[in-house]
Amino acid sequence: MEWHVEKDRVILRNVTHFNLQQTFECGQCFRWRRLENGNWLGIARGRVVEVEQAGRDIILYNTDQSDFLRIWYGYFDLGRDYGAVQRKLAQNDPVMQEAIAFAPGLRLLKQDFFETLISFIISQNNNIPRIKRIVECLAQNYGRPVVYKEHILHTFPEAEVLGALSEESLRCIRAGYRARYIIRASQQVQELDMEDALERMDSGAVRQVLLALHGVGGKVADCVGLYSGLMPDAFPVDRWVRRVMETLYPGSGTTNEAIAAFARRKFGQLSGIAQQYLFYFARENRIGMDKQGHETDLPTE
DNA sequence: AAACAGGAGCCGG
DNA sequence: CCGGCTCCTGTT
Repeated sequence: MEWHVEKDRVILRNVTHFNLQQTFECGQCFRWRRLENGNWLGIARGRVVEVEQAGRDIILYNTDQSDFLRIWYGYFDLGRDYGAVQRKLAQNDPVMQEAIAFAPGLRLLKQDFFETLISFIISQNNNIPRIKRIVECLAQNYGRPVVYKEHILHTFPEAEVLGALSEESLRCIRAGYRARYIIRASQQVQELDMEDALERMDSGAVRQVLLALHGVGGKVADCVGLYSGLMPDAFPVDRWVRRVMETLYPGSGTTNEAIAAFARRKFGQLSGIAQQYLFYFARENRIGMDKQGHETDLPTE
């Protein structure tokens, strides 16, 4: 991949292993939206970007060289050789071969820590359309508006803002019992001033810190760590991943912990990316479900 | 139509 | 280890 800067935009040429739809719709993020012209609009670290996929090129509008290097290069994981990743994962593994073939352009985003934390606290025992609605509602009510063309986007709120809210005032976002978790976790984040510290910890230490937050259990900790780039080897096990593992990797285990351990032995440092290929493949193809949407495997919880 | 099940689970007892 | 939890959607 080469890239060059034009006025107000950055153009990536000869991009491989990068499909915008697969990347934005695989379940790792909740706020990217598709425009009528087919491009995607998103906001991270206070900056709005419009992204176009045009053949083998990817064009980032509303950015410059400085922001590209400071934000988007890392956000889109452009330094990683996904061809090499895929070859390694697919070697002697027909399941991964099929999962990768289903979404070969999926990339793991490095998202803002606090937004990822709150988003995945909201995600528990919830479904994706509703998660998106609640996250967007939080941003519109408590974030800062940023205008781009005819659009008004909102930054994700600061921990200080969410931590100061009452459960009553959060009632309008209809997050249910998760409202309490949002407030308490926000307060803990600002008290601990943890973000810089987390950057210097290894994966296991990050997980321990995350697990101490209200509303964060093992599954949410793994998601937050993985999608904010702090725990690249995490393997979050949810209902979908458990079903796909039980169905396609018989013997991987029955508890979530056993399945995660099996995966980390098998995929090593690439566990996080492997999980994302498997999750998206399983959900889109309803692996382990019958036509009525019921589990075909025996429940293990 | 009203009831029910299930959703990228976690907390408190 | 277990019941309960907010709210919403799809199904019966």
